[in-house]
Amino acid sequence: MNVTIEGQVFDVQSGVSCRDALKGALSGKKFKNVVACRCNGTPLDLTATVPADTTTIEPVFADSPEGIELIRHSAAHIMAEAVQKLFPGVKVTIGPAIDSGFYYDFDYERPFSVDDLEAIEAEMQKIVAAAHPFTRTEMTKDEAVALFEGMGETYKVEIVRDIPADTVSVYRSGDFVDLCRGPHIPDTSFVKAFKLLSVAGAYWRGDEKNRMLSRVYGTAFADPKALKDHLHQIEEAKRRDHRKLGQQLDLFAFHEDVAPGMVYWHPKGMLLRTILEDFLRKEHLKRGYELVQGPQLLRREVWEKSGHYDNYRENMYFTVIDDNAYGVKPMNCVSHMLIYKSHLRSYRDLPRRMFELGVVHRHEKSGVLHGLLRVRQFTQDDAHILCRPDQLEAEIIGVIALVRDLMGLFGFDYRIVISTRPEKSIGSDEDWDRATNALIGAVATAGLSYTINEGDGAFYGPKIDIKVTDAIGREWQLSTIQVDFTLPDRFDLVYIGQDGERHRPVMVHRAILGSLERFIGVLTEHFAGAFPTWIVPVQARLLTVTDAQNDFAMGARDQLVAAGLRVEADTRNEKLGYKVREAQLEKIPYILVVGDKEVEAGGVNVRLRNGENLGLKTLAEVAEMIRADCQEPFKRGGMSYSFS
RNA sequence: GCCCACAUAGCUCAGGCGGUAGAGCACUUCCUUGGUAAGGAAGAGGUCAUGAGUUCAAGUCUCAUUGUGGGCUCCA
Repeated sequence: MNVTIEGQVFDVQSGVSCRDALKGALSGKKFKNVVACRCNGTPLDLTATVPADTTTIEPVFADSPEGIELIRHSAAHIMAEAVQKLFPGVKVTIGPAIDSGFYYDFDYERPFSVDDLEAIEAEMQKIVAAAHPFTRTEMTKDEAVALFEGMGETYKVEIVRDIPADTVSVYRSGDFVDLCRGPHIPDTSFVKAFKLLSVAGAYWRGDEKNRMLSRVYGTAFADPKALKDHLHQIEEAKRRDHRKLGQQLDLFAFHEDVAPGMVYWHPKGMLLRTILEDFLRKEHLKRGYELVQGPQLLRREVWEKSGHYDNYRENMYFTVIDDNAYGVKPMNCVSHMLIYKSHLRSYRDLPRRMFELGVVHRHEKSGVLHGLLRVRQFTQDDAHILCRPDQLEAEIIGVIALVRDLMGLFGFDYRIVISTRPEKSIGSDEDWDRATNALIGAVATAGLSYTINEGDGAFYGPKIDIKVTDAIGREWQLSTIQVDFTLPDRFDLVYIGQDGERHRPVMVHRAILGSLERFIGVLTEHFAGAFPTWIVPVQARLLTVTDAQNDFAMGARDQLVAAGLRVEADTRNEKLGYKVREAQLEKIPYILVVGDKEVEAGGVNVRLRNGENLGLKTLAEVAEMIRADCQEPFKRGGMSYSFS
């Protein structure tokens, strides 16, 4: 038969293995790099016979994304074999390849610890060196059940029973046998670079009602250099850790014994946060939002009415005041409803866009708290838009424009995910269709691409999630835009239409940065602590060479502060090198050195935080430079920055 | 919440087999006035997370509590 391989047509005899078919078609060097293949798109082992109707065979190379996944999955098998050898009686469960590596979950008499990793790794090295081939066997489910029951692998038996197909495949490599869809790499020696990274507990099937298993994480690559790069990337992420930087830069702290999961903002961090908040308020006012604020504590009855008491009680804090039960707000929407209801609204009044930097409390489980990224008290840049149905799409377009401008301002790339109606949901099909189409239409109008996440919407309406990518390629979800059909109903919100009748407004919940705490955490990691000049707490610091320049430096500082800049003077009795080092470590954008020469010339010597030296500048020039630097990011969006 | 690891000075960390606590940085004082990433000296600073237990004796061993870190399906 004629088969296309890498764009060329070859005559492949029937009954020939994929390995032999490819060997004849590829150069020796290329062939050595092949770990599996796809025949007419179906992934197969190299040992498989080329299927009769095959028209194309695509080699899967070790360094392709698919190849790396196979290597990782195979590494998981190798790890399981090593663990079985070292810890007799261990039961294996599942071990997939994941984005950054692989893991395998084990059930053993004791949990594994990081101290076990070294021994497991050494055992794996032996298996890799032995180059055991992976061999595939197909069998019926009953045969597989008997096989795994015979081995005492009860978890595997459970998995086999759950598989809908009639037959399953089993892979052997060395002494290890595992249920596996495949394909696999030809033999264990193809795992050329791997490392075990950590251990963790993990529930069987991710359900906390099930038994806790012992998970071992590792990663593997096609070659040692790629592994080294990956480990370097892990180090880089550590270097950018906002918890570490937050302490080094003295932005914020936690007092675990006083308020776990709640932030203490130190002066520098609070300054940064305040600049961000002020900017957000102004920007929202420019875009037709109104600033509002509701109370922290609301009577329990209102949470019952909103549905939070039924659906969200676990995450709420309650207290009793004068025999009345109160709930601390976990969301701002209820108050915004009440503000809407304070007047009878006309169709002419709509849309109303209510913006609140709302402080909310949510009782997150203790184990999920994580620096600023997961806290129990946080501030949302929250808004609720109440509009007529015919205004919905235009409103969403406005929100997306704001997302685009804000993400552009910080230099984040992002992608858009639209989630549609889930099985368990309320509202008419008509409402859902209209709202979902409005979301899709708005994203299309904005000229942005999106993906659809079928059935992942909230029970009360469809939503748009925006996932941003930071400077080192990690993805974060910040913004969310959700249409809500329930709350306007529950609170009986109305407006009087042109026809004189009462109508139900549509509600949109939206948060762009999400939580300010979380956003500042992400920003810190994104910029590795070197914040853009417009938002950095200290924009410039004057350093005196000796105390003879102290008066000049303090005068210069006052002048720059009066010009609206955030400037400090370091007049301590320390050597210049020492002061430079400190300012540099604090990632202050402009370091202004003042010695006798500068005093004489009436200026300062400018050093940037990247170490570059700009030489002597007048104070007016410095002020202009800093202002221009502040404006720079705003040129990308339709926004401006003011120094008031 | 659950599993593992961890909790010692403001910060980063040492403290063999149980015998009354140590460094660097930061801080205070003094000397030093030094031109772009750490000048020198002295001093002060700790109920070893909290509470029990074992022991003649606990930072060290055991248990509990609180908190922190890594995780808790990316479905063979």
